[in-house]
Amino acid sequence: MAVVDRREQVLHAAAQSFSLFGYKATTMDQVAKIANVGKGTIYTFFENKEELFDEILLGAIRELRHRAEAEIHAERPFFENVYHALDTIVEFREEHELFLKLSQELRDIGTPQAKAALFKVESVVLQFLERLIRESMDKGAIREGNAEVIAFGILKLFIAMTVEWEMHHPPMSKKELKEHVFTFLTQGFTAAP
Amino acid sequence: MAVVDRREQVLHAAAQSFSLFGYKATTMDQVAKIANVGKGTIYTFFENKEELFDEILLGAIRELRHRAEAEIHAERPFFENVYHALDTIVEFREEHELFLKLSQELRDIGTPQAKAALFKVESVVLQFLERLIRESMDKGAIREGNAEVIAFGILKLFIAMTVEWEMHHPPMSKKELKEHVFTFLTQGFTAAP
DNA sequence: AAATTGACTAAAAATATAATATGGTCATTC
DNA sequence: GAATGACCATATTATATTTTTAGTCAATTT
Repeated sequence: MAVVDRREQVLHAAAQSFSLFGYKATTMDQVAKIANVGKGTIYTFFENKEELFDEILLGAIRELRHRAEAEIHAERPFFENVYHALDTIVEFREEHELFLKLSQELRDIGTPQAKAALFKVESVVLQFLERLIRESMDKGAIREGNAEVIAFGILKLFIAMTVEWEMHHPPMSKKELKEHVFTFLTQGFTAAP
Repeated sequence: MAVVDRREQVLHAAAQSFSLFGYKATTMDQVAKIANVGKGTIYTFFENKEELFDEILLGAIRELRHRAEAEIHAERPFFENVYHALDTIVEFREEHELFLKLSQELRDIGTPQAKAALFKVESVVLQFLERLIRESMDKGAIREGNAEVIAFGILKLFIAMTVEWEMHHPPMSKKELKEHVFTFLTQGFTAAP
């Protein structure tokens, strides 16, 4: 390792810049400047801008998965695990500047890289949910079924109840949200009385 | 009524043009030309382009509601009514050129009028669902609950399972779709086995 | 000699400018 | 008095010009 780890410097500067300005508005010159490094140096570690971005995104995704994983406790009922994991994921996505900036960038100017990145995040969340569902089925904690479809449905329902609902309604309290999600997951929308 | 009903001519031409080209790409000159009418004539019946468009949209919404209403039979179970109504709505939206063009216009260039129009359509569908749910609750056919939230959840779930699912997966057969929706509505995603 | 650099380039993006198209009006026509 | 289309101010689009940017590589530093 050199006196100063230039690779680490670049990664740190890139993380800052992508989070602050998004993909498009982050320039390689800027990253080099923040990292106190010649621009050419970046290219000794990373093929191009996209690869550098991928590295940063992967780190953020790793943390997201880590936080979600931390909400899973084998002894807790399936619903509690799902609810707290999803709550953590949505909250993390709403707090992490990188995800915020990318959502905004996709909305405002539709950068393909932002779209691809957010899709990758969704895929990871779906994989996470699907695994949790499969394991719970194996344990006999929940009814058998198509885990992929169920994961997809649960995620979309949760996003609908949080992000989408708040676009045209006053937001629900956490308590209300949890009750609704609980009912929908365990009894369906409209089980007979 | 005049020898030729110019208002009707204008409406017909506008319906054609908005369906074929969307909101933005429809010009008043063009509508006048198709309607075989001077441009000024349009303005004797409609304040401006937006009002003319509203008239056309309202007609399409009226037909959508009519078709959905036709799927409701008092003697049929709640789920069957909901499923067939939603299926009809999604299918109509996918077939009616006006809705197709507006979705495309919103996606491609984000015309505010297209966004507002599609939001109006969603609101009408939500109102329809909410009424159906309330009536079913009153009849005791389904469990009591917040009808607005339930309507919102059901619609979002149905859209997720049809339109959104097909964006990155092979589409489900109607039979699969119906089974999944049925299970999700009446038993939830993950009722205990 | 291996790592680092920043001036350099081709291509892309932003900006400025000119040309065209459009919604809406209203004096004239039918 | 209903209908019209030339007309106008504004918005949109097309084009030319400038600026910015990702990526390279010969020169420099370690």
